[in-house]
Amino acid sequence: MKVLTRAELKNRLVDAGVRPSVQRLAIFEYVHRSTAHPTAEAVYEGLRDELGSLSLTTVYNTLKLYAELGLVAPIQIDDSFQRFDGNTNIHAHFRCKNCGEIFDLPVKGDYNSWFEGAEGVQITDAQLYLRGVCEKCLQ
Amino acid sequence: MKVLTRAELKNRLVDAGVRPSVQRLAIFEYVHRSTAHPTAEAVYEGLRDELGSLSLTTVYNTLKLYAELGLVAPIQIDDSFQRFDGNTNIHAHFRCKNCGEIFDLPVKGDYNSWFEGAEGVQITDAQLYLRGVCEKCLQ
DNA sequence: TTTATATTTGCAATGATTTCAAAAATGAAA
DNA sequence: TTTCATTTTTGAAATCATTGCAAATATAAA
Repeated sequence: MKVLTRAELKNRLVDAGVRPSVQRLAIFEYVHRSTAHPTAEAVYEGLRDELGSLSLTTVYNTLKLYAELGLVAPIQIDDSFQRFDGNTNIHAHFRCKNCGEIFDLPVKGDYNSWFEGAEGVQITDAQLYLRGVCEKCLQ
Repeated sequence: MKVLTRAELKNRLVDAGVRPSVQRLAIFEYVHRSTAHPTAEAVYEGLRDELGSLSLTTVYNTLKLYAELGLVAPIQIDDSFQRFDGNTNIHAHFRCKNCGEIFDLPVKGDYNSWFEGAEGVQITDAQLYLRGVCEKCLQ
């Protein structure tokens, strides 16, 4: 997973037609740097000191904007709140029931072949959420 | 997909240690008969006339109970509310962006092999949500 | 029937997210 | 730079799916 510089992240925003304000760039960067699949609240908490002033509404609005533009992936793996992922490539999320950690799992092949009756459909995006016990906890 | 009789559904509840009250059996049956992956609200609307008296709270409580016991599968494919599926076998949900319909897609193989780094983990359940364009709408 | 327990009910509370209108920041034009 | 228009941010209030709770009802056991 290539780590993008701040300048590259900024370019992504500009290319998507988003004016890169201080808040927007910080939020975009935070989601990209974090491996914890943060919630809007977590992004807010993580940035409020650094930015001096930040509104939770701005975080919500901005993440929603990014999700609509495909710049971040909203993921639903907790039932009561949404998380966000800077990695928009197709991958699965695996949560260990024992330790609670969330792992990213890259997918191997073409997933049209995984399902019966999916040969003729055009799959554009997917949310794959798996639960179980991780390797470490199995021992 | 085998269609279960009311008696068979009742037995499933009893086997799971759930006393099959009128409301509980009706809710269980409704979720099983429906192909629309109904919300709690939809179950409530669909049953209130038939049952004479029914509380939305009862529907929520009962569906939550069933989800914990693995009798129904809660699915999150809309961001603001939960849907429920009587089919607890592993399968994917595919939503067509064009017509909005939700299709069930049975999975073919063992999905430990779909992901990198998933060989050593124990996957117990999964939620697979795909978006795209269905065969009909592609033409 | 009486008594204890389980279930249902309606209303209030919760909490994540959105709406909204005002304030602040930014960019363009002169 | 100054003015003006547009975009962005902000905080407080509103929304709405879901849950908590305590009273009412139904069911099972004795």
